[in-house]
Amino acid sequence: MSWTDERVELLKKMWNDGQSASQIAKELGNVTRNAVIGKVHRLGLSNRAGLAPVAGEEDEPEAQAPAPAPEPVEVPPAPEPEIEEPSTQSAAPPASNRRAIIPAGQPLPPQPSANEISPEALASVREVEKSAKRIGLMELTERTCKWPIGDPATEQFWFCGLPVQSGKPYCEAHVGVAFQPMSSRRDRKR
DNA sequence: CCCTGATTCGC
DNA sequence: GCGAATCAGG
Repeated sequence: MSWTDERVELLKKMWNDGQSASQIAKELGNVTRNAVIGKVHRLGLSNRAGLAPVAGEEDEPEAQAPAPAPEPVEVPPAPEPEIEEPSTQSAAPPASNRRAIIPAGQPLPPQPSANEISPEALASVREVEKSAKRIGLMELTERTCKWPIGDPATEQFWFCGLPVQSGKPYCEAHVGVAFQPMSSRRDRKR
């Protein structure tokens, strides 16, 4: 496969869009992420959106800014003080925002943070359960999904065991369903 | 262990 | 120009 115009175009688009090299490679097909990165460099767009020129030094306080950015768009702060809820059943928000560099002038592009319990999510869980590694308690590590499958009281019980995403306890699919937004407050049925 | 991009260098 | 191997980090 060669770098046709279309493929390069898609590459540029996705790269500037903040997609990772591996994702781009997957999308393009027949290329590895290395190929993508290599191409990115050759194209000279290593930098994700023409970010401010790296002054060689890393984040210097720089009291004097001779050539200040025309429009220092401040990223909308998300002052979210850690509010520990004493006794409430609410999933702890991962609060992991993608640190994507956004060209000045644009607010926040794609923010798939919206959690929504969709049938897809549940279906996804079913899928994952089918491909789960079915590891035992002893096999659990920091990087294995700890999502329990089955009934602990029966022999049909194991853990997902698929690779977790980041520092989360579950794999991607399970993280999705683990942090469901609290559905409407359900009255304590008693 | 999973992932990310950056760089090198034989092709 | 290409990209696998490697490096350097999270």
